[in-house]
Amino acid sequence: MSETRDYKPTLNLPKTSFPMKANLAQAEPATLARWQSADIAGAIATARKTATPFVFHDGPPYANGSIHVGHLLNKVLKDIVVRSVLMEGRGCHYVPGWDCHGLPIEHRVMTGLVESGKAAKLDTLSDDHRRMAIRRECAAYATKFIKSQSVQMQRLLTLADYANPYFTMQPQYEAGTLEVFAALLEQGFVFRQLKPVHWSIANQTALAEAELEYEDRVDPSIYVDFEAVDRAKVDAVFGVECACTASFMIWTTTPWTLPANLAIAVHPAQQYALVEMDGALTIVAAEMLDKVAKIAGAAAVRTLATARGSDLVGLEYHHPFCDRKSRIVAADYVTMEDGTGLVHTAPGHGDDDYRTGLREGLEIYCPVQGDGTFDGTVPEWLRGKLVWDANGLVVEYLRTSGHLVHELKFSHSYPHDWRSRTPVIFRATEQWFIGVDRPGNRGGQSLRAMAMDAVNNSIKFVPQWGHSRMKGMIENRPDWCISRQRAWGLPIPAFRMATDSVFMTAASVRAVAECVRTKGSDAWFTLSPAELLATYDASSDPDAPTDLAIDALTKMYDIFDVWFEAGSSWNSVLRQRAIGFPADLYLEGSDQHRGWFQLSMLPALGVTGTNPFRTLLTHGFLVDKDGKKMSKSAGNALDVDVILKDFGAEVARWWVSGVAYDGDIRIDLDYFKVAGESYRKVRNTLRFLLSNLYDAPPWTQEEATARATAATPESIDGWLMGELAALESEARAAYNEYDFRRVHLAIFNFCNETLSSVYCAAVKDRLYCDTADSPRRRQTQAVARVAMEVLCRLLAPFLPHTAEEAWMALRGSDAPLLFAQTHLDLAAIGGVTAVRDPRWSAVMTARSAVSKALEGAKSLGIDNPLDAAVTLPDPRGSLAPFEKELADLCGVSQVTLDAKATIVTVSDLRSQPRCDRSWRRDGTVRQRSDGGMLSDRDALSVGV
RNA sequence: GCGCCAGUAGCUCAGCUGGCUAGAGCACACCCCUGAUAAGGGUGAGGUCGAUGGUUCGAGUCCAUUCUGGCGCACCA
Repeated sequence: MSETRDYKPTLNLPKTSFPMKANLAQAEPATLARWQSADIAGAIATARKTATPFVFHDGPPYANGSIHVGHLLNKVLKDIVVRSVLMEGRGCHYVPGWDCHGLPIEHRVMTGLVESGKAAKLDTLSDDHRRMAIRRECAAYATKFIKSQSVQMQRLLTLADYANPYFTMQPQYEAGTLEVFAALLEQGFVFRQLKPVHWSIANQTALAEAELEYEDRVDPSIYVDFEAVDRAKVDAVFGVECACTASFMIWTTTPWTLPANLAIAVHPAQQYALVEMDGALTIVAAEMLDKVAKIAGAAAVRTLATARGSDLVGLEYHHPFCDRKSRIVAADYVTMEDGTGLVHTAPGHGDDDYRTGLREGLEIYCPVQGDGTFDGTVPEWLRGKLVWDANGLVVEYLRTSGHLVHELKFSHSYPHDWRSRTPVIFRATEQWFIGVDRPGNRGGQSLRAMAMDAVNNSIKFVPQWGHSRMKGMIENRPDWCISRQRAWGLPIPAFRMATDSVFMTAASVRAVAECVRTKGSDAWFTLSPAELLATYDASSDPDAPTDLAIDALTKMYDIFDVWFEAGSSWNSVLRQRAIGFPADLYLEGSDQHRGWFQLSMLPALGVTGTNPFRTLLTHGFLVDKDGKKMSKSAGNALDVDVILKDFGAEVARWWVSGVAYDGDIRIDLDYFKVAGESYRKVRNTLRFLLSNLYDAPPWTQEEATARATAATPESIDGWLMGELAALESEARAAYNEYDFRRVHLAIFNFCNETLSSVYCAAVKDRLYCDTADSPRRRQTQAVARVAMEVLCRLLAPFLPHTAEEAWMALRGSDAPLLFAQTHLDLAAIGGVTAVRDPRWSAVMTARSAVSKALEGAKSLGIDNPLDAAVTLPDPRGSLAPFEKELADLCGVSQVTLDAKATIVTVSDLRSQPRCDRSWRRDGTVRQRSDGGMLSDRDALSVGV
């Protein structure tokens, strides 16, 4: 045995500065800092200044707390859109936004004020001053979280105009919102109407759900008979003849609401019984009869007849103590759990009742005033009485008049004002609404009709099922109540006149908007009506009331529902900042069908007649690995900081890019491990390509592309160029359809299979062993270079940091900005190799057959494929054109084709000499002048 | 309770208008390589397609019912 010479120094072994280990947690912040100091966002904007803009609009997250994994998903998806659009050569001015007003912040601020004892001091201030004090705290709170969330979102490597974000509390934004409102007013969509709200008597204010605390409370629970008006009609319904008139028995735990009773609701599908109970004739649900009889302690109960609830509808009854007749109505919310199956309905005192009242055309009657006392419309013995005292009075009255069937004490949980800890009541108050069924003044169409038309005809939904979901919601939605009785928000600029009527016209709102544009909505609390209306001219306002006296006006204090503000962003951001309208895309979680999507549609359609977005993309919600929803209380919530620290933003982004975002998305730290491994696979593949380019000539991109596309179709390089072109068009098509998962899989598959498993393995020998500047090696380097050019661009939307890191390793530190590049478009560049050659499928099939055969040959002792030669059957000659490349492709030393063979045969080459340099036994190996055993090719390379 | 959606190998997902022994990647097992090396390659095992019933010559694929989970709405006088 001659000792083998060490030829390693003569090889062109790979070299690169692109490290195998990404070290993302440290490297990403550095990249981010570089982007910020170099103003990458500005540079990209400049590069795309004249390009066709893609109008993409950010839905504002709420400025509260730390970002969670839901934000991560949402913001990364959006960023993938932004960057993929840029890579297509379009411009995209993406402005991040925040929703600032509203109860969650005010609630937290108030809690803080109560705890610190400052709240009591506030109560001593005048209304305007007190509200301003609260608003200042709230604004500071919102500002703080906007800042921290902005930092967190940028840490996700997202690209947006973070220097000029929008907040719903910015004066210009507020003015834009008011202008939307003015236009809706002008179109006739806005009106004022009674609606029941939770009302705190102690604080004389409406409360939101979040301001309620539920505590146990004991109330009288009473069963009351309401006597039917027409005995004959009742008899007819039940098919009997009675000697006296029956009564409808209802149950309630709020006797004080009985004066406002305007209907009794029954379930249309339930059976109701006409019964004789201790001599009295009464009607209750058949199913509830035994229970009611038992509670009432009735001795003799006899059912005379039964009828369906729907048959009772329309029957009338006398109110037991108010002078009026009302009727039986149907409602499917009537249940058979408590009570009598007949539900006392007071549209002014309950939400269900209110809906029923609206549907039945009943008055929204509320005889209770803000201080909890009855007004003059009730019987004299109740007038001026507090509702809590009225409970006992009503019970006593009914007992005396013989309408009370039974009374007991009932303990239940009841809402209380969280601040005063006093029980609240449900009371109808005047609220502002946007009507969805009112015809607009411009085209006579209602908002609902316009929205349905947009949903059915002009919006593209991704995924498709968004269409039916949105449609269902538009069909069913009630009028939009846009007023709230809070301090932290944009005031609805209405005034009360001396006559007590309300003054607010499109022109007056615009005047206030002008004021707000410069001074902010605080102006409403700091200025007088005359100052607010400084630019208002009643004489040119066709809607101005004739008796208008500006000096006599007083400000009203309702604020807008925050959804109205967010729903005006298409105006306050897209139009005011001249970004473009309508937007090409809105992208949010599927909960926003009810929220931002719909509440942007309605104002925009009402004001402009145009839907604010062309395409609607929705993603599902994150759930844990068992499919359960995430919540802090369940302890299954993932911390974004932990993900960033353990895996880095790039791995998180890579995970997002591969997720099936329609429907629920399971998330778990383990999934990031998986994503991390696949990220590393992609990274290493890039690294291999880069490492073999260290000595490539300094081709321009065009030179490299020209050279790469010149590869012969029958070469491995030619094959790869076809695959590369196919990848590029497939990925771009999928990006354009927002099918990021398809892009992700295509790229991964290309790196893992096409490159790592096939191409890199096949081409290694020539890269390492051929003479450095041999045409064959340079050809491969050109292809590797183009593959890098393509991959960096395709990966940039998913992995901006890694793609740029690779890009700079490829192009050097003076490389042009990756994010200002556009795709190569190999298919358009043309050349025979820029398209997939179908003849290659036979080659690839043969290649896997060889793999299997080699596996079998291991039992013969042929462990190393380079110790083997294979004979491939080629009856049709389909492999012949590729003969030169087959050995490299299969990783063996020799391949011969045999037209007559039927199976792959492996022969043992271990008795033949092995090249000391390339380790191949290609039949040309012999001792050379330097004493080494070398093949012809290697001898040439070494120069011996 | 109502509307929308999902339920296919351990995991993430393909399976279009119903049609050969249900596919991929990861993980796993075994093996190779040691000149991509805290890398790379090969082979293989693994599924009663949530359940039940139906339509059909034939269903993961259509229909009905049901279970589980998610989002939104409603939630009781």
